[in-house]
Amino acid sequence: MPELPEVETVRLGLEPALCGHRFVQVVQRREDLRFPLPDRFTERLTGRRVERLARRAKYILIHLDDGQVLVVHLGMTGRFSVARRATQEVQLGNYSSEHGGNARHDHLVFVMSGGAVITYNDARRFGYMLLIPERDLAENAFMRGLGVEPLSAELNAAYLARRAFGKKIDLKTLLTDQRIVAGLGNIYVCEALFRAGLDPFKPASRLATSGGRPTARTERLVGAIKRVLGHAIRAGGSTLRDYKQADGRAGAFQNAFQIYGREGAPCLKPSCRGTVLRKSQGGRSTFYCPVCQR
DNA sequence: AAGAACTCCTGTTGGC
DNA sequence: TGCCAACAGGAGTTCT
Repeated sequence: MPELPEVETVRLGLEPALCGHRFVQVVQRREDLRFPLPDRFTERLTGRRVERLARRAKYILIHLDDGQVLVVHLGMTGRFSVARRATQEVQLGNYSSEHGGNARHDHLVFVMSGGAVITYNDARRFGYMLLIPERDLAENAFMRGLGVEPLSAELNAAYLARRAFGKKIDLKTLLTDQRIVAGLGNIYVCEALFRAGLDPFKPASRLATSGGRPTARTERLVGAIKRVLGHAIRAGGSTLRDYKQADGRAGAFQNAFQIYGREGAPCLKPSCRGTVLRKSQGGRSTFYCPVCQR
């Protein structure tokens, strides 16, 4: 799925199409994505005006004028594409030429008062949408347990040391756990660990001293996480296979990967002679340099 | 109760 | 070319 930088890029792409505009028409092509879509979904959205778009972890939060929030998670393959209403007829007949996806996976279409036609396509349907009152957001089952935002001041070495203290799980598993740091996924954890020179397979407890205090490597890791996410957002995210920005353009950060997807290639650390390895960890690929990640 | 394994679904890729 | 297995950016649920 889109990780935090991709979700943030999608949010930014949707903003001009949605903000200040009303849902004129909502077409729902199936009952469920990963979970059933909200009851009376199209009725409840139609006529509502979008006040603002926010993001929490990998969720896009679309705040409506009736106090409800449309919460969207893109799963692995969810994507939005934005077109103008003038092209709607063409679109309805031939989406695939518009966004490169298969039209059979166009599950929702939102027609906005400002003229935008927004299509949600999701081949694997791991994505989901909720429509809940804003006041219930914090206690919602999906939001409740989320950890800190990695780009906020809440992610710092002291926090990470505290959460890692005594944990036997490996470093990479800790970082992809949304309850600890919310928004990281496989790619950016690989990248951050490489940049910080840390071994993904070592126990998470190494981020804390015996007294639960942060160490130099904890500081390094926090810095690497923030830098890699910031850089990726500025590049418009990474495009591997499914992810696209809302305007259909590819992101550019995949060109800045230093470790992800580079199995067999030489390590990019200036003085390192290592070769990038790929190992399965928790059922997904971890890319790392066994020489400089210790 | 932490941690591992399994699960949802479809598409793409690489090996033979 | 065809077929099949492995893999894909997530994460909730179930198990041990």
